[in-house]
Amino acid sequence: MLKYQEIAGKIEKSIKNQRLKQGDKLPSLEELVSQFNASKSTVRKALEILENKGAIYQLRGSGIFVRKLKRRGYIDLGLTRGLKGTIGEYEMTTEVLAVEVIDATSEIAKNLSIEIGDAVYYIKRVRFLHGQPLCIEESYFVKSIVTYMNKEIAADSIFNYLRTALKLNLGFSDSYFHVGKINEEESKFLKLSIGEPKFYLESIFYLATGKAFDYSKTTYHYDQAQFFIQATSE
Amino acid sequence: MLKYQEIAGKIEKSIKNQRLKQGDKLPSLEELVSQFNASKSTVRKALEILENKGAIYQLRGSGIFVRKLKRRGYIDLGLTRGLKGTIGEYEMTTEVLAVEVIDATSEIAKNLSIEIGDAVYYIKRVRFLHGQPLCIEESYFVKSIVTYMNKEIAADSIFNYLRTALKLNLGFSDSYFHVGKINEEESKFLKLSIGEPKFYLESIFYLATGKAFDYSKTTYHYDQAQFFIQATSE
DNA sequence: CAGTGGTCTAGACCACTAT
DNA sequence: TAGTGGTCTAGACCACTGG
Repeated sequence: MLKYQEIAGKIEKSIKNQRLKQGDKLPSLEELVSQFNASKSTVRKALEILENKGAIYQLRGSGIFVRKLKRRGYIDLGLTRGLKGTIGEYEMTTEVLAVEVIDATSEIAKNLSIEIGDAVYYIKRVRFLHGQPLCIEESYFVKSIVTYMNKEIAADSIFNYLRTALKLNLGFSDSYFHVGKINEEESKFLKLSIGEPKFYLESIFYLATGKAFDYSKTTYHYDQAQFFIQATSE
Repeated sequence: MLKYQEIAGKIEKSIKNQRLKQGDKLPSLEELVSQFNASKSTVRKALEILENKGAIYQLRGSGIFVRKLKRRGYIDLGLTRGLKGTIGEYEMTTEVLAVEVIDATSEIAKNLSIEIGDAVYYIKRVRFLHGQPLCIEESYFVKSIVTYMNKEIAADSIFNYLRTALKLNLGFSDSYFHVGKINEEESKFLKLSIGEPKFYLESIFYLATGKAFDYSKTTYHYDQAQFFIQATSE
């Protein structure tokens, strides 16, 4: 574990433990430096991470303050993670409709920067929140990177499997989304009428090496899903 | 201008000028250090900014590479800016429907962390892209912070005015969004039928000091607007 | 003006990638 | 094993906030 990660984690935990609220003040940089026995730069690196995560903000001449989200129950789109990683595991269930190896179509190949015909895992799932259909998702994983996959894994957290079992280093992601109308197939799975609203999200996930490995298309139930992003200047 | 900002800007410009593509390699850290006459840490700070912006990615032992978005015409939600700042000015026009000072309701007060009855500027606008209605927006600005406002300013870029004329330092923002159905009032402005899909976004913008100054509610035309986010791990 | 965060440097040493 | 990015330190000096 890196020192600055450890420090960031400890600060975050202390915010939780002390139940600090929006605007509450943390110890000064200098104090943190001596408290964690680290150099100023290292502590600042930790604070920068927390700042980018939206957990704190720093104000020159004044101090370091807690930044808290005001609302709950929103899906964080500012993360490079699977759904389970962002929503919390407890109330979510998954129905796996398909796990197959297929040849990449031109659409898949383009988004994953591979060749048409290259092998990809095709996974189709419906996900439920508190038993209500939340979304239907089709994912394509580059088989040369994600070498093995099965229904059990797909029913659980795929991203967790990639990180721990396959030891892949996730890097970054591009997410594109817009609003549309439910088509016939989606209407069945989400229990909606054709033409009702949908939230349509396409994401491309990359390894730390810059290689794309997952292209996912997800249609959300318009009434079940809400999202948030915490942005920071610059 | 800070040194690391200048360096970040120059690197970004050189990516554009040389028309570098996804995966193209930049000079090594060491080269950049000598090229810009800066210390390693300063150059790394610049590179970190570009990494968080989604412009590059760095790979230990290998090099620094260009990360490019694959698609165009999407609105970036990962920014703390007004619409004009993210979408480019050229094709956007604005119709101002209202600029008034009102008393904060409980909803407004809660989101802006002010008292009920405090004075806020209420601004209502419809925005057009290529002459087509893109969205209808209602904004509430804390009057004690945004001390002056008028129709001309509202017709242009409010955020630009805040930065340059009022010299406010923008800090961060929280954005919440979901999908819904158009109501009667929205249907008129967006030229849609009641019940058609809408993308509904609420944003709260904060100064660098942590004080909320703008609460905005925006309803987007489902067919005109698409969005993206570039996320980074860690 | 005291206190606090922000910038920048120079350098030691570590960890990963590619060949 | 050479090359390249990542971590961490110690310290000088700058810039802003608030009493």
